[in-house]
Amino acid sequence: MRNRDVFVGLADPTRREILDLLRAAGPLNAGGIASRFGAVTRPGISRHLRVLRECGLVEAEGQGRENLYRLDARPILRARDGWLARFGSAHAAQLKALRRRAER
Amino acid sequence: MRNRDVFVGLADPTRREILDLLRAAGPLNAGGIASRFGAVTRPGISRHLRVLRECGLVEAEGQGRENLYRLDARPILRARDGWLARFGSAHAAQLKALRRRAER
DNA sequence: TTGTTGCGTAACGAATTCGTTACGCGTACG
DNA sequence: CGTACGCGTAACGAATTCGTTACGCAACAA
Repeated sequence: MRNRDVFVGLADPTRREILDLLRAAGPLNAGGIASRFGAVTRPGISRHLRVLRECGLVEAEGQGRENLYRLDARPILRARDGWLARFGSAHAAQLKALRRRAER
Repeated sequence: MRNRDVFVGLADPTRREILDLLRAAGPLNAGGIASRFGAVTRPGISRHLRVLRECGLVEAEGQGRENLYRLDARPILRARDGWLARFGSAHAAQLKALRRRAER
């Protein structure tokens, strides 16, 4: 299974909707997820689920012929506290510089 | 100018590197940015800068024939405090559920 | 004015993405 | 056993992405 970047997983609006759904409704099987999407067919959702698996954002727990998908938010948290966090202080520094310039 | 999603802007590693560079080194002109990338030519960087502009992650301040690019971290902060923030508590809830299950 | 420099973009190719329909495999159920 | 169901995936098309090289325009320099 290919290993994908978290940000790639988040770049598609349908995938973000899937993550939102799993967060709000808890674990669901593939068909249950697909039935909530009018604009995308079930195989399309299945492909999105595969990408999400490759990003580690979702974990498939197959039991019998059904396949329960569970959200794993840890990659999101790692991104937030890792790469994204650097830009919080960057923005603060930028504001401070602007304020300093305004005072002159 | 097309309007693009922040997550699309962040999905490419070269673009993240550009943002990192602007954050660390302050505003730079296009050539100055491109000269730090061995693997991508200047027109390639120019296209990435366009995408970043379309995401609002970068602002071009043209003066004379040079073009200064400045980081704008606000879309990143909006993403962090908006869509991404929902998954912080999602993870906490998930942990709580796991702990509750472990107690039984 | 003439040359040079910095930058954007058109044009093109290869690869990837996102959606579809068609199919097959394994599980549950009558 | 035979049938129906749930799911993944192959195969394909259209659109997009990411990189290149070639070119052109405006600004500065000589």
